[in-house]
Amino acid sequence: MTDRQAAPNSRKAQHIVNEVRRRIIEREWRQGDRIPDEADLAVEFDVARATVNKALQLLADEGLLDRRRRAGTRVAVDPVRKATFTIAIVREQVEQAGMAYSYRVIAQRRSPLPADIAARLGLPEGRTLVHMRAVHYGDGKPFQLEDRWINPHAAPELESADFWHLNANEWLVRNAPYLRADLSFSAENANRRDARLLQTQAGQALLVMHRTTWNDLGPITTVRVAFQPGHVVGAGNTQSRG
Amino acid sequence: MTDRQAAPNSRKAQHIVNEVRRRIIEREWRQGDRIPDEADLAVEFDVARATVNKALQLLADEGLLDRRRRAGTRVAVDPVRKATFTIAIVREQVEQAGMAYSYRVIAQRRSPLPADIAARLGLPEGRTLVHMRAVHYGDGKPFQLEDRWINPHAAPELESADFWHLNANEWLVRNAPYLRADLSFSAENANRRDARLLQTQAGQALLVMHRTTWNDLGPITTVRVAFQPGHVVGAGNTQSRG
DNA sequence: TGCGGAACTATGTCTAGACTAATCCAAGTG
DNA sequence: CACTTGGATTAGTCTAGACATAGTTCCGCA
Repeated sequence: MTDRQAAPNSRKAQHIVNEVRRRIIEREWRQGDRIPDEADLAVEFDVARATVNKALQLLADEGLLDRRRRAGTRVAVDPVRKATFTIAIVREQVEQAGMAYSYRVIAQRRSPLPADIAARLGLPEGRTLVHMRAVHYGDGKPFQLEDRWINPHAAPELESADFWHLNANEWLVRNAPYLRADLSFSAENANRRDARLLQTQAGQALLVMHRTTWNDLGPITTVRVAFQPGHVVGAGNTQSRG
Repeated sequence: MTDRQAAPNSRKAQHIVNEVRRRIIEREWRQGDRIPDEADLAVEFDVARATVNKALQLLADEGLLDRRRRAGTRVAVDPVRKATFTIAIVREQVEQAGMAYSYRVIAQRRSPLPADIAARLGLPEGRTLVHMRAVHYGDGKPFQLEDRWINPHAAPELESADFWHLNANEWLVRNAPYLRADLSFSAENANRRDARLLQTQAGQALLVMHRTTWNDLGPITTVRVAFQPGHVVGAGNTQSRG
């Protein structure tokens, strides 16, 4: 009964992860220290080496450990600060905040690519793509402003889609799986249009997100999202599975 | 000879990851479709089930697949958009840009916690912590401004008497391992002090990062980093090991 | 008809053993 | 002394088989 091994089967790897993390946090193993090799730990925890391997790989992915063949595993000197964050679908985000979601397309037309957007997409300037601007609202108040370019060549079914009535955001998520994505954040002073559409004043600092996706046929879409003033995006810990 | 299995041993799981991803991108398997179960795929790829399991778990972590016991694996309807970004150490970031790094501590002293910071840390308002402000420079130009609060109680092994004389940065290095971290981005108009220290004008939109870390003893530190105007932080794809 | 439980099935996790591959290290060579 | 070569060590990956667990489905009973 004193034996509260907690998880007799299932979850041994997680137990090892926790225990190793504890030893690092509590300085039993200090930064730069070599830790016992997989075989030793397997004996200590009474598990198969593969289980130890799984646990340590997870910690290495998190940046807590440095692993090298022959050299062994050591506690990372500069624990890399990683964070993962998930981009929620706007509607869910708004509804989760208990607000009523609505969406308005401001403009949609085919236009030649300006230079800066062309550079993002890696397409020649002047090429004609679909350009649309839309605002997402929560309880009638502007939540975010979206300025998007879509490349129909990368999404064949797109020609038939009518973004005046469909939410482009959601259509793309569901119908255009991507292979690679670029994402970045920056801050910009609201220009006149931003200010008007977000119902704020020109000059207001806005958090801006740029996102571009590609599949095997080329760039799919690039979007500039300007959030309402004061918006905060948060990222969680670097926890994968577990 | 037509057999260009590429990776005869080592890397079979990765091969499966790539192949499954390809089938999804090319719509062989569409959103919501049930895909063959692990046993079948193991036969198809001529590997052990554990190998298929590893591959599919990775894709599920990325959000491309939804897996449930008994119900099987299906292509996610709303591929979750995840991104991981790594916060580089400032010095490395600056030097990688080919600039000379320097660093100046503007102020370091003990101060009572203001309400907003106390809330971040989960400590009572008015508690005395170490407060420091510093600027990081690249080639003499301000790169980022750092406003940090440090909780010495999170480092038990340090005599509190010693602590007050320690360089705060050094202290942080010694206390790097943390259990949990919070990270967020927002945009703020530069106030007078921001503007002065970053050599820009008040009102300029600044990208601001807040970061707080905890270990088992409580909050370690919280920091507000204001980046130079125009700074962009980028996040990579959701690729784990590969 | 409705409900509880039994049977089933696909994934989750682990094991013991094998082989591979990256390195570090030391010994030998020019 | 620098360079090459071979051996030893440690992580990386895979396999075949086993059992655990969570859902689904369906059947019998009230």
